[in-house]
Amino acid sequence: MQEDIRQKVKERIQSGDFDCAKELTMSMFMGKHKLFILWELRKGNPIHFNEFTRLIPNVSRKVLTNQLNELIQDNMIKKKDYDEGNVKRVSYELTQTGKTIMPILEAMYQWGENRIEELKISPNYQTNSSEN
Amino acid sequence: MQEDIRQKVKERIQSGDFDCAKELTMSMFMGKHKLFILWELRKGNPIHFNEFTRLIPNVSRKVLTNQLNELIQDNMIKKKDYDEGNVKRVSYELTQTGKTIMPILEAMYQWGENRIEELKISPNYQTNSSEN
DNA sequence: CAGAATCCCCTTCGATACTG
DNA sequence: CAGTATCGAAGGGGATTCTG
Repeated sequence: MQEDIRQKVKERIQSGDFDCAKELTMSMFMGKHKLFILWELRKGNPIHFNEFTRLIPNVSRKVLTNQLNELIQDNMIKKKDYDEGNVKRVSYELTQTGKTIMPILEAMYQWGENRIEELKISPNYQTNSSEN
Repeated sequence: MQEDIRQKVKERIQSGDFDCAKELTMSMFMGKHKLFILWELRKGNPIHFNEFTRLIPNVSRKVLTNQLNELIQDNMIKKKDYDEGNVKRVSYELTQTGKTIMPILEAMYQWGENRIEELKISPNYQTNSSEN
């Protein structure tokens, strides 16, 4: 589904329909672990593939690969291959474009923190819609 | 899947795990039509159920109902029932909490617009931006 | 170490029909 | 007008296995 929106936004833009700015933005970080990945990279430090598998609880490598590849396609992060002795290593870091989206993530972080405080005070956060 | 994240965030918060602020925020507008719905409501004017079915291309009433109900559960929008002559009508509008998320949507809109301009100039989703 | 390829599951969406 | 109910289809995610 996320992929669906992401693909549709791409298609719309490529066919000249530019009326989907918010959706484009959302499709940058929509995906199971993208917010987490981008957030971890925000300080500028590159992160290795396997570091992510440790940082993110219960990611399969397939899904991680998928999320990273989509972020690369969207030009949010980039990859650096290099050799470390005999071992091939890969690290990921934000692109310039990726950095420009950080204020939005920070705003989301802040909004979420505030909302959580509100919910602590008046936890009118219904798990069920059976109430009215 | 969106629902999955949304539910999981709820559960985490309710069990005292408050370390998911960004995810909470994202779960507010993640969903096929939620961004659209919130955006249409941003000016403060209430919108009727059937108006949404006209505004949003190809929504089924089931999906629309679902999206609206989730937004209500999350306290982003609220519902007003009233009678108009003999006809029951329902309209939706932002809550106070819903209004507080608008700056993020506006930032998303702006970021998306800028990104689209970039893509018009160099229309490849991959590459460039002057590799460090 | 960093993936790619499979297979299966589960949710979510879409279409249609029915209700108060 | 504003939903509900039900069924089917599609696609993303998880676990596992294989590769350079």
